[in-house]
Amino acid sequence: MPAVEREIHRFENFLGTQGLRLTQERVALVREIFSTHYHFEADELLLKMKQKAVKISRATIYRTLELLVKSGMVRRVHLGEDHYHYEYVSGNSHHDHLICTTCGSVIEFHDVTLENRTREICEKKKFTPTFYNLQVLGICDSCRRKGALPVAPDRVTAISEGALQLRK
Amino acid sequence: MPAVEREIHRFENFLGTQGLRLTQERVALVREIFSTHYHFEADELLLKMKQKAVKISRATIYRTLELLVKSGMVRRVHLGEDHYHYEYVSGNSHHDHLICTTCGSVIEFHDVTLENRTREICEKKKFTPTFYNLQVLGICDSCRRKGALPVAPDRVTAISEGALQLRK
DNA sequence: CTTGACTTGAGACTGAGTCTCAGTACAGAA
DNA sequence: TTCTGTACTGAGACTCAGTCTCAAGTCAAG
Repeated sequence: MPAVEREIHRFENFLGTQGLRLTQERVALVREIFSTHYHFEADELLLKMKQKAVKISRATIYRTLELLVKSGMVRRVHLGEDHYHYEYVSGNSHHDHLICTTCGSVIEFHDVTLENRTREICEKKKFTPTFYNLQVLGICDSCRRKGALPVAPDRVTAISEGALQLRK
Repeated sequence: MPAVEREIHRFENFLGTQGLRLTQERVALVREIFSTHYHFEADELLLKMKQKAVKISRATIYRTLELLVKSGMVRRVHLGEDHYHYEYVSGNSHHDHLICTTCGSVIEFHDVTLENRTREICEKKKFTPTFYNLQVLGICDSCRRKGALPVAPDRVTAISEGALQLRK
């Protein structure tokens, strides 16, 4: 799969600019992330690597994810649970999420109208935006056909999250 | 402050429908939440109560917050840190957030155009929305005047979160 | 080689949030 | 009043994602 190799290269370049090295572990993780998963969790990665009998510690996984986030190749997001999810950034295009509360599937979309309108609002409020993200919770088509009902309002809390990567 | 008393009443009604009681602790918490804070954290509440020499345990705080969320009077949100924030729901109107990455202040807004456009997108994707939320990270006017710079892109991760209140 | 900086795994640590359990409070029945 | 059942509470143990530390390993450059 040449695409994955390209990503490895991209990561290597990034590491180079930081005076860091592309190690076996890092290659293995990038390969895993970019060949299989789209949205994934740190623990999931840990498990997959264990299953493949590739020994990579939790610390290394978190460290590598941090590097990938820094490089812009991976994004850290919240998707309705109380821990982080990660998603790789294909092409680097911004996108938003429709999240099915029944099956957990995530539909991505990008909409220029929304983007422009958001920018207008920021201008009006004299706010200088650096990043925005919209999420919609609901029921996907296939779950709706199966008769899934929307979750009761009292079970839905706000879906907002500003997951800045806070550093000291 | 009559508004707070009204909220206490509202909570009492909700508790009644669930066969639950309005206790001293619950009154104290609702009073604290609705008279002082808008966005707050569980630990912050714990601290405030301790300062006021009102003994309320952490367990009770979390339990009461859960009830308040269930009742729809409080929402659980993520606002750029790795733990939950809460905000009380005034009037129950939907709103979105502009979050300053420098001073942490939160500007709220509501925009019908955004809402309608979001609905259109859902229709196109055959997605039945139950809840949506938009957040924008950036620099507020006052911080910008003080020369604050946007956080570097590699320090910003996605700000999305679907904080369903997952129950067994 | 040697040096020095980068890496790693193991495991300790942190901290928000949850759970358990024994004791308390209270409403309604007797 | 007393009794009884259920709700409620605090203390503290527990969980678990994520972070930190440290000793040992690796590698490039001199």
